[in-house]
Amino acid sequence: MEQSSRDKLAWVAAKLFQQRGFHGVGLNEILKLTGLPKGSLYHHFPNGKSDLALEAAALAHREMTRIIDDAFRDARSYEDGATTLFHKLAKLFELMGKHTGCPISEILFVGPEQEKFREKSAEYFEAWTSQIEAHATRLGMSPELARQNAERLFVTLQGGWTLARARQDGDALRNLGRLIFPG
Amino acid sequence: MEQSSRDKLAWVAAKLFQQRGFHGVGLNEILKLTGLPKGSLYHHFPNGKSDLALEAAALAHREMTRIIDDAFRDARSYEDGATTLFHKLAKLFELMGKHTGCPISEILFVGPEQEKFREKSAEYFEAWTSQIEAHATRLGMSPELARQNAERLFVTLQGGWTLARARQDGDALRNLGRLIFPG
DNA sequence: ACACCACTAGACCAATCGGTCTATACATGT
DNA sequence: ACATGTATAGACCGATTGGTCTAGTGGTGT
Repeated sequence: MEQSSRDKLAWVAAKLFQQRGFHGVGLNEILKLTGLPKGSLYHHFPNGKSDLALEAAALAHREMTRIIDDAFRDARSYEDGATTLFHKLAKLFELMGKHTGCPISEILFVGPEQEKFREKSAEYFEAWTSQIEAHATRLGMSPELARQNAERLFVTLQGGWTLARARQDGDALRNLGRLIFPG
Repeated sequence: MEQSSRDKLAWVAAKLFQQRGFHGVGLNEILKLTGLPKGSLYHHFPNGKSDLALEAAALAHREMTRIIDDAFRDARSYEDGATTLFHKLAKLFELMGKHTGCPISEILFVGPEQEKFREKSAEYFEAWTSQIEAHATRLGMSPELARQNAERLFVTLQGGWTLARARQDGDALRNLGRLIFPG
């Protein structure tokens, strides 16, 4: 079964937004890459670019959620899961061409005007953190330590991603384990 | 003494870029805020928006360098200096309206096309890291530990900044000390 | 056959984009 | 007084922006 026009638009938009941000991508470019006319876009996303961006962010969020679960599902320890996650994201980063930032930040940080966007970003980030927290407790960590480690993992991930992007080197993400788990 | 037109342009541009990114700010908006005509902009920055962005980034870089030095200069320990830095940046973040991201990322991550921008970002990030590293060794830390801690501080800072922006809460930056220095 | 609906198709729009251009103001040196 | 160079001033340009609108297409139910 072929991917629906709606999905195609959201995927292409997500990829482009991650490279140049919300303001850096024009609708025409998205349409050219998908091969769809403008009418289709405004049929599936009546509010235009904003709707499309929100859907692209939701898409990226779901994918990230899946990746986190994949990394921790078969982990024998929290440290093991976190390291796997770093490697998975490094791989993804390289696969995307080493020019992408955190999907959520790039799509949803558009400025002080769009509060709804910013709220969504906070919601997604919190979801990731508590998801990691849940895995940590499941793996035997105490509740307070789990929360703290989850937040630490999140900020490390964000910062590492930025560093990887600047350096054009996925190893900045891969080596985060050594940074966060000394010894 | 009044600020020169060139500096005024760069400062206003830096502030706006940090909120909405390079692509999210038009020249007209910068000109309106500075009160200068377009002729002045292209007189001081012959290559237009790119020149302006590079100067804005250089400005932000110098300021960050100064803040890091201020935080560590009178620190009695590395941990003390890092904590002070977190607090200073939290203050700055709140002063700027809680909507700004890392100046370098926001200004210089414009997409795969502008390699020069990306290279500059890597250069600035490396400068910050080795600056922190130098402070760490000065405060008695071993060379390997100094490098590792400097990188850890950098990624934590980046991630914390992103989190603070999403949450609209400078405390995400202020509390990074507790996250990175457990116990 | 016909109506209905989801979707495609793209012409068209005002507004804004970054950038170029010419004209002018003003200070300084001679 | 005059020339020179720096900087201001803003009209103007083609291209592109996000968005609207009308027309048509194709499948489904009756």
